[in-house]
Amino acid sequence: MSGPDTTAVPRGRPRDAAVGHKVIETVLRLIAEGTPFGDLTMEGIAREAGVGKATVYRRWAGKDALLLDAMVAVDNPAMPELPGTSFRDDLVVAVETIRRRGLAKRDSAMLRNMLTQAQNNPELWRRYHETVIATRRAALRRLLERGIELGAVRPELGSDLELLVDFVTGPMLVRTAFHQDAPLDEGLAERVVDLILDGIAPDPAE
Amino acid sequence: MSGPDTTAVPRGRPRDAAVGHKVIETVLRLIAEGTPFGDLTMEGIAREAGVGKATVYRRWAGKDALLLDAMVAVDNPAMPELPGTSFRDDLVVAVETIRRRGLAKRDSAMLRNMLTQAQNNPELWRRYHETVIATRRAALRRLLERGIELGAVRPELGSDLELLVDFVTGPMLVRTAFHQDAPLDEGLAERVVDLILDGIAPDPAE
DNA sequence: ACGATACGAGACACCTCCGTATCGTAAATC
DNA sequence: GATTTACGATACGGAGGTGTCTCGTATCGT
Repeated sequence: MSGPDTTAVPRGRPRDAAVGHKVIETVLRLIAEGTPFGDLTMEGIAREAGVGKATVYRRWAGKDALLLDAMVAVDNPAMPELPGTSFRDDLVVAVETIRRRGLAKRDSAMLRNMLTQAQNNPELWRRYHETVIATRRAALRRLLERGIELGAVRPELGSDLELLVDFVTGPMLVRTAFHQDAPLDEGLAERVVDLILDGIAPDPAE
Repeated sequence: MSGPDTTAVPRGRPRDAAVGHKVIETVLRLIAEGTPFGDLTMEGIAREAGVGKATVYRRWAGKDALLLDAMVAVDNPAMPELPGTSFRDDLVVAVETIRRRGLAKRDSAMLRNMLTQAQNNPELWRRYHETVIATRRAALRRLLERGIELGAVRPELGSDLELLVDFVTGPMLVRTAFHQDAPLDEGLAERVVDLILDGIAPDPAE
């Protein structure tokens, strides 16, 4: 049973993939430089990318569609392979990943813009949450569940894993997203992890 | 020595203070409803406030000046009197204050917008940081220092109070600012504080 | 070669905003 | 009552964005 050939043979000059990349790259650069979403214009993007405006509209119906593709194109530094040597080591890697994302201007600027746009553009936020945030949080949930199995995390905390994820990510996220002048030095992840593991109160057994 | 009367007698019809309030109120409402800074226009604000555009310009030189005043006008739910019954109780009040700010749309929306604008409008960010953020963090630093004195916080952590503030505020801030659908129920602050105090690792003495 | 499509450039009509100015009216001082 | 300023409404030119279209040129399949 042979249906109609959906992959119709394209006629005429094919689209130059490099042009599309160039546009996306320009959008990400502008965002990383601090341009808020609201200040981005199709005209400015085309100008900045050295591309005809019609060429941009040929690929994207409008700014929202373009931003959606730009959002997906941010190469989120994925969480690397966990060493697995200990729960603490794995947690350090996870927190260190957040630190590196904070240093990547593209990633953090995109996040800030999404937070601001969230109420105004729920669909964009939904896609961002689904594509980026949910994935990151799911990885952390798995890590924490493993920690409970290993006995490295108090088991009763497993009843609210979401809170646990907030607790683990919060400190480093606040550092990166909020006061952007705060130092993000090398050993930071380890210090944060030790706080997460042991808290700030003195050892009760002491 | 009598200098010139600086409080010159005003002539003509005096300005209506209610008009200024109405404009500020409108700005805060629009921001709380999710309008990003970039989408705010002097024209739209005047229209929405039912006020002549010239009247707005009579009071503020431009959008930045207006936003500056609007920012200051957000009634930040200040940290209430600390009970002082115990360090933990005080910490719960502090974290609870962050939760209540997160529930106040004006406050959280303003924060999100400031974060996005930070790179683009450093002066506005500086003022916001100075007026709002620095004050809040200073109060927390004092609380934590008192905790060290009381022996409720391990003294060696006092070497990096800023990190400690991030650690204490991070979890609740992430919850309020990031995924705005997360539950912010009543007992949340206490649970967060217990995590902050004891960490997630099992009691080593056990 | 030829038709089809893509490309950069730019023109186009339409819209909104900016910041100022001008109305008629209102509210204060002199 | 005369003068001065504030107020809402509205008009104004200028700037810049939107989305479409038309150029001349380039690059593909046939």
